Amino acid sequence: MFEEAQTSITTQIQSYCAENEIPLTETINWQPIPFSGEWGMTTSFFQIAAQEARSGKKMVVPQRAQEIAAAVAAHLGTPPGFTHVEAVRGYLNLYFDSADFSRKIVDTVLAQGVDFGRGALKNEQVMVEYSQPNTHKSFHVGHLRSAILGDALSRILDFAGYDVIRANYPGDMGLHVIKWLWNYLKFHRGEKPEKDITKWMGDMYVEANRHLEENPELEKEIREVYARWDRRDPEIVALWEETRQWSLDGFNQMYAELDIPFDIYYFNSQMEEPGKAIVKALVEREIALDERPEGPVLVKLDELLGNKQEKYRVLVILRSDGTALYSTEDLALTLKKFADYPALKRSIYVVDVRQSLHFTQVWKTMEIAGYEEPKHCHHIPYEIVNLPGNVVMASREGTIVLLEDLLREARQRALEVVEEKNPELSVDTKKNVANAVGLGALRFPMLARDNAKTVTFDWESALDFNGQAAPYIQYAHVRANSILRRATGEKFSDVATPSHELDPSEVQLIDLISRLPAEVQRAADEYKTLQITNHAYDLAKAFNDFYRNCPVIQAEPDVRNFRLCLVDAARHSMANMLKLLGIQAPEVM
RNA sequence: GCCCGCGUAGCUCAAUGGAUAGAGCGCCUGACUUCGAAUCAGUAGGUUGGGGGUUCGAGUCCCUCCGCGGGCACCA
Repeated sequence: MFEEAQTSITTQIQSYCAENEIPLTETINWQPIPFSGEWGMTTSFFQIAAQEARSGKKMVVPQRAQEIAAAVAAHLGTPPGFTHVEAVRGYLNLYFDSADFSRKIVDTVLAQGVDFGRGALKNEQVMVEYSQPNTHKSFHVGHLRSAILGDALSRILDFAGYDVIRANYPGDMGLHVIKWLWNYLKFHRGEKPEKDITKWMGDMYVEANRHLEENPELEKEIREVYARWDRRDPEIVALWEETRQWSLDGFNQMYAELDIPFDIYYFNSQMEEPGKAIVKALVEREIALDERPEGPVLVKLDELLGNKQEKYRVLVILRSDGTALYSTEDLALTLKKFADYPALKRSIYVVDVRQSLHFTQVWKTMEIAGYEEPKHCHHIPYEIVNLPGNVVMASREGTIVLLEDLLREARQRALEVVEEKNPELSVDTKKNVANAVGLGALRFPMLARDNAKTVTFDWESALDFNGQAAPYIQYAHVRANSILRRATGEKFSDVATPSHELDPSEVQLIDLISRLPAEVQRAADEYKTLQITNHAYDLAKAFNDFYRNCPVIQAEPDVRNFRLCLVDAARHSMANMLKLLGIQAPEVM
């Protein structure tokens, strides 16, 4: 937020170094000053000193760094906008005029409101594909991570200034669907789900697998159903269309509850034929090997690339019976996205880490075939959600926690807490608060964790609203709201330069607010929601610290006015961060 | 066997190659006649899995070993 000051000082340092024959580094990197309790920016001279040392001069690097820092400090004096400058252990620290900059930041936040932190338009279209639920199966907590992560990344990219297309890619065809249809035709013909559609669909899938395990010779019948699907047998197609819709209805209900939207849906089934066409072309060009009917169609990647050591291995792109695989469909989908959106610059896949090799293989195959699209495709891998004891959630094993159950429990638990903490709220309000808190508590732990770290689900911590969790941030927001409510009708939006000496907690809070826009950009650049959860928590913590140390309503008029503005700025900051996470910021709780 | 990821306080996790590795939970001790105690203050807890290396500086980068998880020809 203080680019001008940084640029100006940077220029001065560079010219000073040039005049005194001190070698320059390419850029001067500014950071906040740690441990100071004050507010400023810092840079170090170790690199420059090390460069001198390498050029032959004899010196002790840290000592020389301190010499340069001191010389630069003396040269700079105290530039406008700063209160003092110091050279410490090789670092040059410049302290801002706190009052001046406080005013500037608070002013900016109040002027921008809900848009505070929004990045400049990048004129770059980005597609984020996430969720990819399988129809004819249950939707469990493991599936939730992709949905929540993809949703939050979409919000962050949008806020950072990108034009985001949200895509879903349900698995509506494949071996699992065929098994389901077979089981339905054989044992449940004519039945319809009454309620809990997704659970019912999942139970039917588990049953299908059980029948197959008990009688492996039934595999033949499965192949038969697949063949009927492949020649588009009307009965199979009609049944598939109807039952598929049951699943999709169930998913839509959950997406609505979770406030997770999509702009476009792609389906496995739509990619079968275009995928097969690509396979055919790959065979004709001798990139793929057609071993049918004895074997499948495959691409020997390492052989094609001349790799001595196995790296890309072999990718099977069509079954020996000619039916499509996930890989067949992904070949087509890669192209389809760019065909649908000609302005698309990046295509992002939020898919779990176990599929890393798969995407590498698909895109490498397409690169060999000369396609440009894979260069703009990025897999954002995330680790899966396990149950305690490192138990993988698997529909077939029945080792799952259903999303429906989790949603219900979280809301119920949140409602109990609201009843206890704030019994005088209206029934409707309590319900809304329980919803905001319950859902927020589910989202936060999935986002407040590096993508590469496994999430272990257990009921106790999932329903724990204490500590580093969404309710902590929501509560800080409620407190800010509460103060502002007491000042309704007062005009406090004109930020004056604070006349009082700022409390360290005020400096800290303002500092964190000022960093918000940069955090958004970094989260977008690195595809890391963790940046946002960390910063949101730090903001809330700083606000609580401020809340304890700095009276607002009872302060003298000037101080009161500034602090009311600061509270409002903090409220906006916290609300904006929560919004990026898809977590509601209630007025009361 | 080959490839990828992870290993930080008792537990769950943070930490642009920078100054003193931080939070939460749990334990113990305190704070509501004071803007909302879903809060806050304090105590205790670390050879960042082991060993080398690069660097002025390594939890972070490189090598190696150990442990855990995952992926490797017709599941998605």
